Amino acid sequence: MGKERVTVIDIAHAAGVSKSTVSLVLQASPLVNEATRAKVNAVIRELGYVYNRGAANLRQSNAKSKIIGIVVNDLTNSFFAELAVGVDMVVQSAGYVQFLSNSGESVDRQREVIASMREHGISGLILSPARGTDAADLKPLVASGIPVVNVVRQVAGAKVSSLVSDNFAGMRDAVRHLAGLGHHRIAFLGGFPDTAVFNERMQGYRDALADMDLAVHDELVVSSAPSRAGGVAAIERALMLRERPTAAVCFNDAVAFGVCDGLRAHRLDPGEDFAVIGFDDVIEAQTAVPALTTVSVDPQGMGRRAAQLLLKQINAGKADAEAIVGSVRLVVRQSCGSATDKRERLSLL
Amino acid sequence: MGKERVTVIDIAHAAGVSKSTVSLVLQASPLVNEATRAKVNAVIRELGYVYNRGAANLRQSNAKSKIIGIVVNDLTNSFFAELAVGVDMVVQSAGYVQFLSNSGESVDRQREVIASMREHGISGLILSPARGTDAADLKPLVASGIPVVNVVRQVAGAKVSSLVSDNFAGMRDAVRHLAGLGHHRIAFLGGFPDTAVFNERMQGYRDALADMDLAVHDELVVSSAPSRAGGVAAIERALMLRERPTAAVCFNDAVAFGVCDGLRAHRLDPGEDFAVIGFDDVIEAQTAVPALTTVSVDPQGMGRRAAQLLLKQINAGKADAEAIVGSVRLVVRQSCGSATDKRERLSLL
DNA sequence: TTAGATAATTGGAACGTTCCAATTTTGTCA
DNA sequence: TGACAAAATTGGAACGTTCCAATTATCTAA
Repeated sequence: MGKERVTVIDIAHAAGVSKSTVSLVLQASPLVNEATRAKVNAVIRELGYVYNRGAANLRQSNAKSKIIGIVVNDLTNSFFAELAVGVDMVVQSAGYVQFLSNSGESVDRQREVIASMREHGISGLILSPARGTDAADLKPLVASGIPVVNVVRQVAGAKVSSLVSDNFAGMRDAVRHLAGLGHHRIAFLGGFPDTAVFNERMQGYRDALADMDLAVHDELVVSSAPSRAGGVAAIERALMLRERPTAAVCFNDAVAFGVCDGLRAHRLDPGEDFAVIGFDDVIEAQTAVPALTTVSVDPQGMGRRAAQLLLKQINAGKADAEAIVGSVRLVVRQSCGSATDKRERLSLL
Repeated sequence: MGKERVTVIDIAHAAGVSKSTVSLVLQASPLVNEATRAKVNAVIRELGYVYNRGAANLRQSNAKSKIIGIVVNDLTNSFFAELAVGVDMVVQSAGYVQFLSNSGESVDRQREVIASMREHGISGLILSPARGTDAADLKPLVASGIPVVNVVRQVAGAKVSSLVSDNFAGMRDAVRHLAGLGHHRIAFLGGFPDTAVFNERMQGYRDALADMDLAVHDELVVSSAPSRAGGVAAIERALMLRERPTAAVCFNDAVAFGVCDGLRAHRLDPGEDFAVIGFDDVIEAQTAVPALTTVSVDPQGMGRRAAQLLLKQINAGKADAEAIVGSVRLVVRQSCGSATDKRERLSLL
């Protein structure tokens, strides 16, 4: 099959023009005559030419490579998959192409993939940092003038833009809602305590309890892996307490689903016998039974915003870091058995 | 900040050697003296040099670019996310880097991303084709000698390797299992009938029913989107039948979870009042309550195998298409209320 | 010593593109 | 028709690397 690569020179030859003209056509320059353009394009199609972006990049090293990198810390978590999809949407429509990698929560792997991306000449990076990422890891990137946008998690001391959700307010609203429904013993389930996100949400939890004149009971805080399995384990522990909680806010939706599973294993009906609130609003939160009350973060929207922010910085040339805190909204569904909810359900009948 | 790019020549200059020597060092050639290598490496680190893979590729156009592309049809489906993670594992350890894109089930988008990948000089492609992909879409790729491995779905007439799971046997085993437990009315829920995967599974369903001397009732086949929401809708319809089914095999795990949700909404207990079997064995299948009985496909393993197959073809140079059908295994858990299962549960107490 | 082998190093051409300055073609108007 | 402007085209240099053939430095053994 086609062993030899077809180059711009072959095209020029076949079309009876110079390589410069072909180049102009490729860039859709207005300088070239309409008839010539048509002929060149015809030859291009005929010979099956494929543009060599590597060579082009080489020449215009100052310009941008039209690749943006994105690395997430856990692709198997649908939150991040959706985030990536959101990024892809805007990146694509801006004529860029996405280079997606998964660090799997390993800083070493993260370092590797970022290095590899640099070698390929990305013009910007969207990073959901692995746990334990140090500002020094990002230093060389920003030093070489490549815009970076951190999402979901901050990296302390890194001079890059960031887009995180309002963890504090989200959790505060969730707890207030439960307290408003009359719950006194509200557990905080799931998540690793050594992360900034955990601490922000925890702060919101404590703050809301204080607000509502409820005591903070340390045994009601049960940390675990931020996964479905972690949620099962956490509720398991919480139900072994002498004084059981009657409601829980969860570190994220995955934990919340696990909690629902665990409740059922104990013959408790989530939403009826026990109120559960999640965090993230992943896509299944709406269709699960009971539909999950959760703090909506809109991962796709977050991805879109991050991409827009990055593109803005790429186009501006200068990259002055801005820290954006995305607002967040409690979506009340069935899993917390609210009055509002029952009314809604009735009205649907 | 570092405006000027550091090149191999700068390194050569600073280290007092020629650019050729620096190049040799970069390639870890045994030809270069140990002392020189050390010095050059020191300078490289000191000046913050980053390798320009584009330029390298340009020179050694015959050789491989160390990029492999992977495009999936729905990244938000965790099956594909895990597949991608599996691919990443082996691709990474072979020194390649992964270029992941999402076609979102659109052939146009798929065409775009594949074109873009070609321009970037991928040395191989793993493709989970969007619905409606035509053999002609892959033609130019294979014509230019780039190995392609199709996963999950075949593309009729395309002369590329493929790796699909044994849909027929998997579904057949699932139905046999249910029939063996005494179920007579077994529904087939979810999936779009215009796909090859659907038809293979359907064939397994019919075959097993015939095997077990059970009648095929067309109303027990309810298609829907292959998603959680689709599963809810499908069981909803199935429960409206005069003669209800007592068990269901589902197109995939997402549908199965939706079916469980739908059953609960009708106050039916999945695993007790109604048997449910999924397909795929996504990660949540184990931790869900009830744990899902399902046909295990091991998406990560499939990704790994696909990547190995692709690398083999890349290294071999020649790409003779081979079609691999991955074997598949019924994993019995709680959701089908089997006798085995109850025994297991007891033994755990 | 020195011839011969081996180990290290090196300059220049090449990869496929874009940019620049220069040239040729076409168009306009007196 | 000539003079000038505008439009279209063009050759060559450059981007950062690798490869090749050629050169120089170092070692070995008689």
